[in-house]
Amino acid sequence: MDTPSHRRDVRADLIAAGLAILDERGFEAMTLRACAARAGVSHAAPAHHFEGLPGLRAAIAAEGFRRFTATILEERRKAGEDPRARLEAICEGYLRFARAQPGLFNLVFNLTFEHVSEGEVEEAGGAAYAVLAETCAPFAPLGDSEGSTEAFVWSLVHGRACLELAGRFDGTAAPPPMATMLAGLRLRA
Amino acid sequence: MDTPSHRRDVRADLIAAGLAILDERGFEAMTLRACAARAGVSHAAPAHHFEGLPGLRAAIAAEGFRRFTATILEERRKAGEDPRARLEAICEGYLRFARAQPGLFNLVFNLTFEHVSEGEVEEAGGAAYAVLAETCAPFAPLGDSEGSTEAFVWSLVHGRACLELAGRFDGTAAPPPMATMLAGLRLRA
DNA sequence: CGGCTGAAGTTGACAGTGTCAAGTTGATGT
DNA sequence: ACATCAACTTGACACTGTCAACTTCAGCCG
Repeated sequence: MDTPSHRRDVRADLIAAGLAILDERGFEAMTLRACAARAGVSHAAPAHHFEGLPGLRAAIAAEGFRRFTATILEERRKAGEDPRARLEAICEGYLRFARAQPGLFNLVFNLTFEHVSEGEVEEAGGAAYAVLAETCAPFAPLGDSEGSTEAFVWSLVHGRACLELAGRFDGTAAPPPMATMLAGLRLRA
Repeated sequence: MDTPSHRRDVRADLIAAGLAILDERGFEAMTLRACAARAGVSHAAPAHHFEGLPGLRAAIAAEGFRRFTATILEERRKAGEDPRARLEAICEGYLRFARAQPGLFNLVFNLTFEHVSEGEVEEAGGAAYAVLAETCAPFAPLGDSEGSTEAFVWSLVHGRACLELAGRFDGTAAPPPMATMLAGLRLRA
């Protein structure tokens, strides 16, 4: 017997449903009605929790960001104390997250959320960015501007992930490992 | 009086319609029916030229790649003969293309085209990649593997473009200029 | 305890979408 | 003139997002 919908967290169930559908069937299959059906509610139930499909996507993106942040924190923890090893570890974690869950990855990193309050996404994104900034802190900035190292590393690993997911590296020389591409970074004096 | 549909190139008209809609109204507004209406044909006409919506998207992506290639060739030409200036010029052209036409940019670079023959997209993509590879040829490879420089540069500029378009740099330190991020590249001996 | 209120579901409808099937039209070849 | 074929058209169907109106249940107040 299904739990009556008023006795449970429908919002959380819809987000969980969206994550499952993204993982199993990809971005285009993640529709409002598919999420509602998977969560066991009517097609109009999401309207009470989200600002339409864009709102649901934003909520899923925020959750995805949180999961991503947990992933790269764990990778960094396992890498020990060497700053370069830690930075390489979060980059590898980034790539692994993208490969394991391409649909969620695109939702988290490549969609804009116009006309929707992005507070939750921005907050989750800020937490992920803080991890990156902390991990880059031991390195000298590029061109003497603060924040440049993390922008550089993030651009590099994100581009690497997107192009790979889209199959744009197919038929070209395989990109070198992240360690090689990061080799030019110098530690602070 | 409209040109009868049998007297003109419906395929090309549909692609042009798709490009216009992407530019004016964005990715989600670019539907089969919107393209057909804009091209002045019935909603089922595209089925005779493309393998459904994915096929139309792939054809538009191929055309977008060609336009992109023309853009960066022209930027490189204008930059003169200095290898570093030329590389920076195509990276700036990349960013400008992305900012000017985000919908087309995402279609060209970030979508996969499963279940659709990608020959045209791959061919067009190969031409763009060849320009990048030529422009990187004067630089020493990273970690001694051929093809590494262009993979590095492409990852960097593509990530930079995607994160900016998605608004993920908002609230963070602005990324440094491409010239700064590419400064670590060394010319071949 | 009964009534009221509000949150949060539901059902149903509508417009837009992608795709498919069947019919139509016009050009081409014999 | 007739047959054939390519390429369009019309119409239908299932799925989609969104909206409106209704229903249900929990909580509050008198």
